[in-house]
Amino acid sequence: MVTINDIAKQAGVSAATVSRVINNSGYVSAETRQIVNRAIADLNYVPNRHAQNLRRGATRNFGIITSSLEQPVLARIEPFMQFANDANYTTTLFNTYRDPQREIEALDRLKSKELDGIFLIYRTNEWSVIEPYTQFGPIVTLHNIQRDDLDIQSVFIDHYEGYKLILEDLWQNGARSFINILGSSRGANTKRRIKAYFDFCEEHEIPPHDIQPFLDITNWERTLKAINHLDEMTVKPDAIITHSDQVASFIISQFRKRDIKMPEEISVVGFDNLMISDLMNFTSVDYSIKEQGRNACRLLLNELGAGPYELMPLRFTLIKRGTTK
Amino acid sequence: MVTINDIAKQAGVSAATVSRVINNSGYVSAETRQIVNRAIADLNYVPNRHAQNLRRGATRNFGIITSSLEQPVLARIEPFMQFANDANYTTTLFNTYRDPQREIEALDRLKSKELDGIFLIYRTNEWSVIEPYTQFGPIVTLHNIQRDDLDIQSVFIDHYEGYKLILEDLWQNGARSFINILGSSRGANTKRRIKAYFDFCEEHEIPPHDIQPFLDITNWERTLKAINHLDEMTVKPDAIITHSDQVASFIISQFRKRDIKMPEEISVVGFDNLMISDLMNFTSVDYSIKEQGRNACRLLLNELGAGPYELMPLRFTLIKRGTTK
DNA sequence: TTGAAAGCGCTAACAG
DNA sequence: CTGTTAGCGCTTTCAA
Repeated sequence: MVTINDIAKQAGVSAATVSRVINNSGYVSAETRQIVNRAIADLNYVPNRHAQNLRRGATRNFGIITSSLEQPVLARIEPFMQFANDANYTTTLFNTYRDPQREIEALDRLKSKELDGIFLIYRTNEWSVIEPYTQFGPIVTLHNIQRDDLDIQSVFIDHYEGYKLILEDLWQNGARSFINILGSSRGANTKRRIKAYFDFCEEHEIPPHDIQPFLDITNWERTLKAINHLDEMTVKPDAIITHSDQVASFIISQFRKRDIKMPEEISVVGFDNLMISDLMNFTSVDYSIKEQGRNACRLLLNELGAGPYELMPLRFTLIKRGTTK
Repeated sequence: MVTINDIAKQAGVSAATVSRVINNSGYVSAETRQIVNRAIADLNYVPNRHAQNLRRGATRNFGIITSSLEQPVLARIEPFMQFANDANYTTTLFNTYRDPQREIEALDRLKSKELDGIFLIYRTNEWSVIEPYTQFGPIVTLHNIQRDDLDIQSVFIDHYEGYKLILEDLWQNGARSFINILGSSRGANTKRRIKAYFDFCEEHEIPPHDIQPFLDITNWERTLKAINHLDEMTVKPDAIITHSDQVASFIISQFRKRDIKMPEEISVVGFDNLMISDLMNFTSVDYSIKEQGRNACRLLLNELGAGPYELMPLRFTLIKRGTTK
């Protein structure tokens, strides 16, 4: 392996000088610089990153922790990575598969200096477990951080407004009965969506439907169950509002196979405005999901003093397509 | 920061002993081990990974190099990561955005010992640039490596057979004229698909169509152009065969918006059998794309002497859905 | 079974 | 402008 000393010897200078050339730091005469650079090129030298990291105590490497790599997750990872890359940071991905131990191991890398910061997309451990890690580096999350004693920043966006947007538009176009397909009952987003729905019902003086059978619809199996519930209903709703494009795409795909006409027989709305909503031509809500990924990176960078990067505001926009009137 | 010396002091032993405990190497009395472990727990110690890496000269970290993060790429990354994870390797993602310099920087990390191996999904540089890096660690690619002087392994799968599968099935079901939507004209897959098509035409004594207008259909813009070409054709083909589910999904989405009936008016076939083909209900070819990702990881692991892991064979299967007869 | 000591490759005072 | 030197935190002989 070619080391800095080999270069020093070859160039007839000290290792310190070579280091200065590599890092563009301190004074080096143009002449010496040239000689050193030639030696580096001749010997095809690349500095050992571990030695650098050990010395510097930093890595220029971010970790992304998630419990799955599904579309909505990837929709944030991609822009995050690009932004990080532009700021000269690499990105290491940790998929915990909901295993708390794996999450701990990833968090430990913040402590062991292997990561300079973490974008915690979906957590598995309790906040009390995660929180202590903030002393070793910044952590940014997608979750709603209610407790302000936590030193964790968030790019959480309150879905209340976006959900209202959908409901009002459906109402305007004649829908009077609704079914909400909801995500994790523990999640803040779900709570806010339920609130939006209940508020909406109160305003328009309609009775809300039973939430229970349509709660925790987080995978395909459960989506199927929710569809079964729908089938068993004697009076069909005018519209189905889902919590994600993933769930919406699945429902719509089922409906199309059964030749259920949308929006004539029923309206269906997604959430996230991912590519799939365009391809499958269904209505969805956009909230700059990519900008959210970038904001996460901006926050991390700011915490590390690399900024200041200004956060971009996330706005809700209803993107109307073929599954609503 | 808590170091190994802090633990040593706390436990009343030497750093060497602590190291032995951490790494389960050499002889340590049960008693000493216990004392050390308690100290580690008390002080909440995690070894500095850079120091370890510097000493060991290895990282247990793989790099994935790609030029984009689109679906077919992710379909391989996910299983690769999972397999790597199970073998106790992490994964750092490098998206080059087709910038050769970025690719070099990622490759350099093999040299700088930051990566133990690389899964090169899409390359941007010439092989002559990439090849020298193999001396620093194993590289596995998706590309077809024709030159056997290259020390690069590949999980390339020849699409010839899969393409034939499609053509024959379409023929069986009455299709007599075809349009092939092809990918990068430089890629081996494209060449093999063209060959399959030409061979097929010869066998069935039909004239092949002009390939040119349907070559290099690698993004949405070009897909649109290809569709325009189709529109201008006076005699429509019976079937369209695409090189990917991405392109197929786009074409099908356009056709559906225009109310073109599939398969009655025209058949459309994708390739890769990604989720989208199921959701949008179109015929596609499966070749265990996930297993391909895993195989890439197996090859890497084998090269590093961590195996032997047996490679899983990839088989073509035509998955018939609603866009073909 | 344990400790002392050297050194992985690099950077940053400090001195000149 | 350049070199000397110390040491980042860890592992691994070697010796005891």
